[in-house]
Amino acid sequence: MVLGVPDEVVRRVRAVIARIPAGRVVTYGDVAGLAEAPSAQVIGQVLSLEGADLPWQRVLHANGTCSPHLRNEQLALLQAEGVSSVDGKVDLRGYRWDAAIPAPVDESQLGLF
DNA sequence: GTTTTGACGGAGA
DNA sequence: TTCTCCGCCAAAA
Repeated sequence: MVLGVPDEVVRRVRAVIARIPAGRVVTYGDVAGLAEAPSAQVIGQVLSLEGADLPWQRVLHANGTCSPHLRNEQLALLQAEGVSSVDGKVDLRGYRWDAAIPAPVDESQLGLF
């Protein structure tokens, strides 16, 4: 294994990320929780080493921002998917994806809270 | 075996 | 609300 986490966990992480629908985003912490990873940092390592073939652009920080070196690509790809980003920050309130929701949710429901 | 670094998160100022 | 500092897990030097 390339990482310190079991292959199964890495596989699960990849599966979770691959499952993120276009136009939605998740945080590293969310992926870590869904994939049962030890921490959110390992997600970054997984993406760095074996995330080339994954929609890594849909994974961002808990505060809605992204890392400096990826900022350009991230924003460009997300914008192409319909995710509005303001000043390098994505509105998690409206674009955060829940694994329990298989189908897209009406945007009108997102603003209820 | 210890220190540094990284695609992070959360609390505090 | 934004910026900073500390804690976290694992890899590389």
